[in-house]
Amino acid sequence: MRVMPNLFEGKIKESSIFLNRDIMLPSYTPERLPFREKQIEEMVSVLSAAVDDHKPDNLFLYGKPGTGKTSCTRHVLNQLDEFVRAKGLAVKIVYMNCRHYNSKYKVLSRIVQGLYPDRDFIGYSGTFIYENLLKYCKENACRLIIGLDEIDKTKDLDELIYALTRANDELQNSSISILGISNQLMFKDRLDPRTKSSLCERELVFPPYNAEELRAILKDRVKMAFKPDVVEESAINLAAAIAAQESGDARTAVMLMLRAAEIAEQGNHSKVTDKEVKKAKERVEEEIVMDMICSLPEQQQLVLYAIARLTTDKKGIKKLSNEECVLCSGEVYDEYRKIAEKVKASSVSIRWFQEYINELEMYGLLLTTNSGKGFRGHTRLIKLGFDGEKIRSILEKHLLA
DNA sequence: CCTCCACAGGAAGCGCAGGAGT
DNA sequence: ACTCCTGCGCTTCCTGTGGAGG
Repeated sequence: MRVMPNLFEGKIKESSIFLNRDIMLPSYTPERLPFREKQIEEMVSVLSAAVDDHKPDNLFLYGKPGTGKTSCTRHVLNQLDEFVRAKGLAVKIVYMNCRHYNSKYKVLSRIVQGLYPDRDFIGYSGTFIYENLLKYCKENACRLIIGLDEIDKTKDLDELIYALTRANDELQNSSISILGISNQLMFKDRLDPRTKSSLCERELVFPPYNAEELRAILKDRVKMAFKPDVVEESAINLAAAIAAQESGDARTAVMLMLRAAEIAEQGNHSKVTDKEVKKAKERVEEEIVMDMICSLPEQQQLVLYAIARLTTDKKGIKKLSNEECVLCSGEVYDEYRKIAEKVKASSVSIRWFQEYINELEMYGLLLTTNSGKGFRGHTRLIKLGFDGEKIRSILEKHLLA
């Protein structure tokens, strides 16, 4: 009997372009953080109080996504941890993301769990957990530093901050400091004024990167992740320029380059050039649009589908004087009703249909203008924002499934 | 000029779900 | 466990608007 080859045989492929693909993934924490020297220095100067056996001020970091907040924090906290371990200092560090630990109870449990790794705190009351937090600080006379990433995701943040800052009143040779990180500057205004002033004893802004900085960051990563001379200089420049224009976000730039590299690999090209970056950008944009369409409520999908059908079937299309092809909202509503009936879905009133049109326009999926001369009465002229065939085919799969 | 058309969009209110308060 | 409240999605009703057509 012939032995079948294992299914995974031949799946280990030597990449022709990557040295280490992981370096291009969002989870990678870079060791060097260029253009953030000032922020790192500031963080170190605040936290160094702990090394000196004083309470560090609470520190609040904010800036848009991909501006290096998390990477810098991780880096600084790692360094601090390494340092205090080597010197045998009583400094404890707990870091977590509040997207997962999104309530006072969950955050406190996570902290205490980190302090007592051998014990299990599942199921105990909030008070018991809080008591244990205080007990640990008192017994170990330690400086506790709590890093809370995406702190704005915590539901009862006022109470959490209050509990943590009030703990300091009961502690003498020990303390608790908070290092909060947020993407949203505005969220501070939703807080209780007392919470705000205690959380934001010290603040640090992470501004977006400009194109020049993104270029340097990307170049650095590319050097580590790819084989030499695989990525062309101009491709790096283009990816940096696109990311700078869109968001000033290093993550976008790196993701774009990763996509471009994957496109090159699929096409068996040994080089990543402008062409791949451009293609990657298009593909990313298309994916965003398609994801958006798929996550729309069913009724809005039906409305969009009606518009896509009329557009691709060239039914009911009016040509404007400037050659633009548009649809009138009344006809779209009729078509929508017909389609809804066909797929046995309910349909909404014309008033609500208008709101759907507004919403779809807000998402950029539609473009509308008010009718002027040449149209009876007062109607809205509707046009698709993206390719009709693509929208139609994706919605057909989605709605008829 | 008046009336009609074809719609936009405001206001009020309804039914329901989920959360807060007790 | 219970009620009460609130927000959401939606319908119904209404008023406004501006060109077309007689």
